[in-house]
Amino acid sequence: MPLETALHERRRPLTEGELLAIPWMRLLTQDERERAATDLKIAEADPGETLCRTGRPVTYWFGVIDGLLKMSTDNAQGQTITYTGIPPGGWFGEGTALKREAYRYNIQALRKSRVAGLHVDTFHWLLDHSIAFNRFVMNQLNERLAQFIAAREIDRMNNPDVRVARSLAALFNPVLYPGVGEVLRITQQELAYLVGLSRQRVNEALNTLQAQGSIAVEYGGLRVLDLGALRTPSPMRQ
DNA sequence: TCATTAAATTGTT
DNA sequence: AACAATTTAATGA
Repeated sequence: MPLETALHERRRPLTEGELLAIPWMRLLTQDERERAATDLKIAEADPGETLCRTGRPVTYWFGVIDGLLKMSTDNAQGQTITYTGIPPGGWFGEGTALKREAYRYNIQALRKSRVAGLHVDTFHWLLDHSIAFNRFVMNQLNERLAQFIAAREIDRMNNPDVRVARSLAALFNPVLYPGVGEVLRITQQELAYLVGLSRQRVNEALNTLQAQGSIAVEYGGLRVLDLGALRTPSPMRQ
């Protein structure tokens, strides 16, 4: 079932804790927060499920409560290009929501995820009423621009260890993904899909990074020990 | 709550 | 790609 449908069907309100975990919620006044909270809807997405597709009209501004999503497009040759992963705390689609255009990318769940949707009309209402919300969106756009510029650099690197490091640094971005925290819940298989390497190679890279002390590999997740080292990895031998 | 079993994830070739 | 080893989740008394 498409998420858009699922969102309409499940109108259950969010718990207090879930509301506070949403990064922009605490920036709003009581009135604004109540209005946003009433409109907000959550849905579960199963692995592989598509949440929104290129060309479909924008009805919601999406945020990840829990889980992991993948942003991608299919080019003319029919191959899929993955742009980025979206971990908990990440909100996306504000660019297209602003212009009320159609989605320019596909969003798929890499694993079972809980996703929140704010209706575009409410999104615009918040833009019209809250300066703090405007600041949040502006900051969000700016931060993502920086990330996509960094992504171009990552693409030109041939060293897999560095690629994995940089991709991880992006996922641990505290501004874009405040829900991640110290530990990123991601399997090595999921990371392999995002980075575009084999699981074996990702496994090898993770162990190298662990040996360097920038991360700790855990079962079903990764702990960041030195975000700076991930962003600018020291040159490696060979 | 604990022990057993199934499933998921990781490490290695 | 396949396999073994390890960790977690699920089940049921």
